[in-house]
Formats: sequence, C-alpha cells, structure tokens
Amino acid sequence: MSEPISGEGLLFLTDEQLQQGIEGMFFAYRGFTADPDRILEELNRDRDQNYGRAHHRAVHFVARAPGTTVKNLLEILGVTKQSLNRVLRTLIEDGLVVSKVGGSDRRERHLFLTEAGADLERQLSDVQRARMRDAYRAAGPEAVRGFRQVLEAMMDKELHNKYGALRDKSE
Amino acid sequence: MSEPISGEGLLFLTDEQLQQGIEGMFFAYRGFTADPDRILEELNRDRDQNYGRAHHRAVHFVARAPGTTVKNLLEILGVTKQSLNRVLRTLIEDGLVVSKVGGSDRRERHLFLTEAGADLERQLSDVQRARMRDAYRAAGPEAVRGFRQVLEAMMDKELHNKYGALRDKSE
DNA sequence: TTGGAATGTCAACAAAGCTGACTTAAAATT
DNA sequence: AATTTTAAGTCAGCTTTGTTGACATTCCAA
Repeated sequence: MSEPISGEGLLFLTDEQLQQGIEGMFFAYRGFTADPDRILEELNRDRDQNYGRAHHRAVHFVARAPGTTVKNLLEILGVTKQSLNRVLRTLIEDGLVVSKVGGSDRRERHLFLTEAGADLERQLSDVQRARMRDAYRAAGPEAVRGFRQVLEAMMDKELHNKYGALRDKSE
Repeated sequence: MSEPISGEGLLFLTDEQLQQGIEGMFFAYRGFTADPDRILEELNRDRDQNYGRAHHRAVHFVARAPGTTVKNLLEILGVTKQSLNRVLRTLIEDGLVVSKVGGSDRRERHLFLTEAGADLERQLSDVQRARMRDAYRAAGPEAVRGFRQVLEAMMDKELHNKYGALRDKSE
C-alpha cells in the first residue's frame, strides 16, 4: 500500500487503483460525450426527427473515412444493420449523408457527407476536440502519450486493428 | 506535422491527434464494458428480468459506497430517479440490494448489497479490473499516471468532485 | 402548522439497441 | 449456366434505458 507503483516498470496494482481507473473511465466518458449531446439536444428543439449519439457516431465515421461502405461502418460501430439503417435513413432523408452505388462492386453503397452533413459534423467535432485539447493541455505531453497507450491496451484486439486501419486509409 | 509535441510542455496538437484521442475513447470504452456485458448476457439466459449496464452501474456504486442514499446515487449516475428506481426495484426484488430507512433522516433510503448482490458485483468487477490491470501492465506505470491525469482533466468539474469524494469516504 | 425535501409510483413516450424473416441485386463459385 | 454467397435494405416486434409530467407519502425544519 505504501509503494503502489515501483520504479522498475513492474506494477503493483491495488484493487483500489484499478477501481479508480474504472470510475475514471466512467466519468470521463460522460464528459467526453456531454458537449456534443448538448448541441444535439438544442438542435432537436422544434424538429421532427431527433438526432442522438448514434447519429453523431455515424456522421463522425463517415467524415473520418469518406466513401466508406455500410458494411465497414457496421463493423466499426458494432451494431446491427437494422439499427444503423434506421440512423442512416434519417440522415440521408435529411440530406446530411449521400449513398452512392459502388464502382467496382455495385452491391456496395459508399457513404459521404453533404455540405450540411459536414457542417453538423464540424459543430459536434469542434466541441469534442476542444475538450480533448483542453484535457491534453492540462495534463501535458507525457500524460497524453500514456493516455493513448492505456487506451490502446484497453481495446479489443480486432477493434484495435480497425482503429489502426482508420488512421491510414479512407479510400 | 514533423514535431507535433514540443519538449517544453507546450503542446502543438493537430486535429488528427485529437481525432485519434476521440476515437481511442470510443473504442476503449467499448472494450471497457465488453466483459461485464458478456457476463450479464449469459446471466440473462433463462431469466425473466434482464440486467444491463444500468444494473451494473448501480451495483458497482452501491458496492463502492455502502449505505449511500438514493439521492447520492442519482447524482453520481446522472439519470432521473424514475430511471434509477426501475433498476433498483428489480435489484431489490431479486434480493441483490437492500434499502434501509435512514437513521438520522428517515426519508432517506440507504442502499446495501446482499450476499447475492456482492457476488454479482464481484463477478462483474473481477473481469473489468482484470482488463484494466492488463492494460495498465501493458502500458507501464508512467503511462498509467498520464492516463489518470487526462481522464481527470476530461471530466466535468462537478463530476470530478464526486469522483474525488468517492475516493475518500464511503460512510 | 405549513412548506419543502426526499422518496416513490403511475403513465406515456423516445432513442437505440436486438432478433427473425424476407427481398433485391450483384458477385463469386461450382 | 446454375447455384450460392454477399451487401444492402425493409418490416415487424421486442427490450433496455433514458426522458417528462403528475401525483402521493413521509417527515424534517422554519
């Protein structure tokens, strides 16, 4: 208890320390989603179709990997096609996303943001990045490296790969 | 792009770096909840009342702060009392949680886990801690410190306080 | 004794996940 | 050429977990 972390790279982790990490994730994730949630809520005033986190995620990843297929998006988001389809349908109906038939494989649909879609994405992304930037700055560069390392180690292996792929190609 | 992070404590953060942090949070949170989710899903086979993440969270914080009041739990979880009540009711009906009238203030209900409740909590908590432990070990002690710092900086201020209080007292 | 706080309950609803069954079109395989 | 597989989409129905709003009860405190 007196020396929870050794200097040799070997970790003596108490349950209390792990517990704090768990709760840290819980509270931090709340903060992480709070700002975009607020924007969406305001945007939903006097509208018919309400957008939520699911829409945010879809728009985010379409912005991130323009031309991505529905199948790819399904794998990244980890939801059923029925669930994603409901979200995509409203986004397409509202003119935020367009779906184009694939060139080489015409079964596929490639997804892109419209101007309006990109606008919304920017709004959501701006506040989320701002919070991330503030947190990074408050914690410092060394902490940021550590943060990234722990996050990567916490992901599922397969997701980790999809995440890696996302950082390279976008088609 | 060539020197994204300076050595002087001043951060030059590209949007790409922040974006990666955002996606890191998204994927890591999925990993973070995956194991307890799986246990609950298995447990839900051949049962009537299904438990989900909301039940996990309730049980977690009751275990963490035995005797906590409903009001306190509401603040920590950030949901409405109706939503929490539905979860607590099933946990109480199933004999996982007991609610005791407060001693000093008899309006309050103090919550405790029963033996069975503590058993479930331990199951869920074990796998979650195991993942956290593995991630911490893989990343190393320096990274863990950084991770914690960034998480704390990412929380909302009020939540940060509740989180801090949780680390001290449990009543 | 009256007002307000803490708790709980009922009803209704919405977002976002799920399963299962099915269609259409295109591609791949046999 | 015929069959099977894959990608996408749809319909129906269900669950969990969140939301409002209205209301009752209990009981502390001014």
